[in-house]
Amino acid sequence: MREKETRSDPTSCKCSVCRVHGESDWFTLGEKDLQDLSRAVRRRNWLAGQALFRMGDSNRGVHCISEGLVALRKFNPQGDFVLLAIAGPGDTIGYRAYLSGEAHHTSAEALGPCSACFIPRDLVSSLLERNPALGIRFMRRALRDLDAAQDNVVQQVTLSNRERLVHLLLVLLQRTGETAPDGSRQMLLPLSRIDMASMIGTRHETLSRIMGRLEHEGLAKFSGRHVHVPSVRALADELHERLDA
Amino acid sequence: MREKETRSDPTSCKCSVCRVHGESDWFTLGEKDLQDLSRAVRRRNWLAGQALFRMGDSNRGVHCISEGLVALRKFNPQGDFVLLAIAGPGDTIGYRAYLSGEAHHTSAEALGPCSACFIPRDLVSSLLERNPALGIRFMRRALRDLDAAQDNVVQQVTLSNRERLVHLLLVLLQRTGETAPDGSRQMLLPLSRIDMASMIGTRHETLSRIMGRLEHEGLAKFSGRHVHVPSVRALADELHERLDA
DNA sequence: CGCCAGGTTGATTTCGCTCAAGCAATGTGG
DNA sequence: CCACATTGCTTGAGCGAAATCAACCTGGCG
Repeated sequence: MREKETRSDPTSCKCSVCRVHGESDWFTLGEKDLQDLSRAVRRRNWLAGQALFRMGDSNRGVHCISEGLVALRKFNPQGDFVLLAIAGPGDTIGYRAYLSGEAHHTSAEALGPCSACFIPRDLVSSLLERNPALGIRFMRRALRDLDAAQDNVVQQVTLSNRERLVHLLLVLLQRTGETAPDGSRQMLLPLSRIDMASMIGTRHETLSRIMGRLEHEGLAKFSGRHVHVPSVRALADELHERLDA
Repeated sequence: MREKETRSDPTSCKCSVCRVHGESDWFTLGEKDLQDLSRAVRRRNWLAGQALFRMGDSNRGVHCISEGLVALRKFNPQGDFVLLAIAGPGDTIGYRAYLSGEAHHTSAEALGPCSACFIPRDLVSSLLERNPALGIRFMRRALRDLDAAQDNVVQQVTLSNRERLVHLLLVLLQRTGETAPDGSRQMLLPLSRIDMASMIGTRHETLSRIMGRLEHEGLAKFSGRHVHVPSVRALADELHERLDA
């Protein structure tokens, strides 16, 4: 029956041959631990809008995303939310609540169809015991996230809505954009206008107007979720020196 | 000469009897390590405005603050800055650049006369090797800071300037306020208006006006850096349920 | 004494929020 | 298959909050 699990259970898979293995936090594990991981891990699929976990849930383990994008959101009591980060293939999420032992402070929601492997607390603990390098990976992730969050604060304070939108577009272009033969770049936005607005800290109406203005100025063309940027350079010039990154 | 250092050098001291020892990250160390620490540590004093380290400096160790307050700031290329956090006695700062191995991403500047002990990289490394608990402390500090930074983003996005000022006042009151016999509270602000404005993400002129309004409404009285709050309850009601904390 | 940084106050303008309507795409139940 | 709700997005009008520019005050400090 163990055989059945490792070989034919569709929710199981070999981590060592996972497509995200190379970029994930888990590739530092030894042969033996990887086998343990493969055996205990449960892969699941989510549809757009479904939650991997919610703010306030107690932590029961971490997720390693294999496909699709996941939004990390924080809500306030009124139900307003801010989209704090977008996690993708290879990213481990829920590590923070795992490490701190507290309830989740953010909600993780699939932005589109996606799949991820769930690694239960106990297994993470035993893997961490035997693999200090895994702990280092988590720590570096926390440090990077901290840095990103602080940069975010600085941007909120020092940049205009328009500048923040331009910045967001540049970041997304770098992550998911494709270069056309003529050097222009295009992409399919992984986010609704509402989510984009919540990332840059404005209302979706305002976002819509800014997009209209950018389009009018020829800096970008928006059609539904499709974006075409004739010149990344010109777009980047919009925040001339206003960023450290 | 070693004796001279440990016994009479005014820059040296015994960590085990340090006034912040109980609340610092270092109290988990064993007897032997504490002695090593006491011997290698160098205490220094700074005046208001002087920097313990600056953004871009390479990391040479960490500081454990023994007295006074230190502002952690982030600058953009124009020289605008945001005050991200205020560290006080017992707090270890510079740990992030130490752990990530990168240059400092923030500047640390004394808000008033203060003193702190400098612990060189190499010593931190050897202490960490022998004391996993110290690493855990650093990690928890990173997780707390991450949480604070994300909450900060949420506040920037969902709260008005006035609400953010009220929140800042409440936090400062809790940290440094004194209760009068009649239940009212007062404190001496550790920050200039400019710094406060940069914390809540607005201009100092606007801050001044909001303060004027709060005073006019009887919620608080400002005189220089002195603040008097007749009813913390009334002040807190200003952000009725708008916060999770 | 004059200078200067930090703070307040005023006048003006800009930006972005709110409310509101309209529209396209998608889904749902009869 | 149609009537109808729903959701996501755009657009408009009006308003309010806050940025900007500028003058002025105040308390140190050389």
